[in-house]
Amino acid sequence: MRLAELSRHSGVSTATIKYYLREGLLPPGRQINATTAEYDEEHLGRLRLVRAMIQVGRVPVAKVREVLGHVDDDSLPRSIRLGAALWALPQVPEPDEDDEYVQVAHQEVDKLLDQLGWENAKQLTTISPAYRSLVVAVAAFRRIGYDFGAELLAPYAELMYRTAVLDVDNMETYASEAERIEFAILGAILNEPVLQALHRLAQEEETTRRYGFE
Amino acid sequence: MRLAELSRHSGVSTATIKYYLREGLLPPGRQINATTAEYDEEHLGRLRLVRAMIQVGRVPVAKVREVLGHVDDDSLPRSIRLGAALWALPQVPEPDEDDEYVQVAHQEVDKLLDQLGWENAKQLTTISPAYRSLVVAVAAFRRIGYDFGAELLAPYAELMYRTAVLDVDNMETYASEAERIEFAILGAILNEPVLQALHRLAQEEETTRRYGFE
DNA sequence: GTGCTTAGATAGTGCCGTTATCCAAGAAGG
DNA sequence: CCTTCTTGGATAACGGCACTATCTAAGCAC
Repeated sequence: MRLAELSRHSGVSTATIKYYLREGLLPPGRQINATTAEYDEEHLGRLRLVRAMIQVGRVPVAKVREVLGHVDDDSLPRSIRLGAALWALPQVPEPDEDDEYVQVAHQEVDKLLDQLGWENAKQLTTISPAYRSLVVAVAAFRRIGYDFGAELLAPYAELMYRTAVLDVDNMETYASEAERIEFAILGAILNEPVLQALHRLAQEEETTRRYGFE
Repeated sequence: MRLAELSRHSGVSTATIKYYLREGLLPPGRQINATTAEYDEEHLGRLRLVRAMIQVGRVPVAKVREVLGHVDDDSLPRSIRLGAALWALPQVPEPDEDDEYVQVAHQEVDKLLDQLGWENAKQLTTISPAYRSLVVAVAAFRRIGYDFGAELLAPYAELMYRTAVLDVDNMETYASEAERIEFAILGAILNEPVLQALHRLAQEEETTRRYGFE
């Protein structure tokens, strides 16, 4: 498969593929001679992964390169390779620890984790982007006058935990060992739009059930 | 409250506040004379809302303006204002109806709605952005070789429905009408980052429970 | 009255994903 | 053989967007 064909199969312009090659997001093709290179299915798969991260996951190019570095590093333990990818997903700006709302949000989130018994997540609070995002979002709610404390969060967290169990189950059944890392990344990235859309659909269903179409 | 004070109270720079005023995201202050304008608590609240939408919700400035336009349009009935604001939110690329993956995705999503008995949502399939988002997302999965059909979607949809019930319950506890509109907007915009963060935290918890930290 | 603030207007910045242009070397087809 | 296309490589430009900076004339506060 040549560059032009790779472009046609993936729907990505040759200019952009060249850009990704330059940026190290795609490994170079097998060089046949000075003006020809051969690409294969693996390149196509990697290209789709890159696109999913950039377009759907909104992961910056530099971060994608970093993540792929971990993914390809066979010396790292599996959970680290996976975690590296998940943690690269878009982040909210660092919480301002001096802000009083942020401090209260920290307390509420910590209380939530205690209530739920999420012992592992508790150990990750200093480094996990997900934890920080949650704090920022809860603080934003408080700042505009709504209390989204541990009691209100708990039922949501319970539902999200069940969702995560489904995720991991799916990962275990639907991917061969070799594919798991890439599948997990794609799953994490593509799953969220699905969940979001289902959530909004469910909101429409429930509000019309309660209030009708008006 | 003058511009500088508004800036101090909100933590937003005067230059940025001026930018928001220019863009129509904030109503102008009460003009005292040619060089002085007075801002009040309402401006502060609106500014916080705008910031939350932009920073936490990642809503583009132009979209924020549109949403606020609906919220402030007193000539519209409440339900319309709410719906208009909510539906203005997602910017989903139109699914390409000629694409074979999109066609299969349509079938799967319709099958899902039938299985779940979401009769109201079924009636909205032609206009609902959420429905279109779901189709696009499911098609994306199929395109990379993973089947995310109605059977796999169903348990997720069930969980999201319960989430939506929580949403609407929460909204109903805020009795005042003015609060409800704002809360609903916030629910739509800020709830999702909270859910997303909880989801990711739950994934971290569950994967470490199953596989440990190594 | 000196220095700071204001609204308003306009221009510039920085980031970042992408696209465009040019080149010399080679391949493909008739 | 000759023409046309493609390649990798290098460099520059583009476009969107959320700000940020600069300037001005007018007014306020000490």
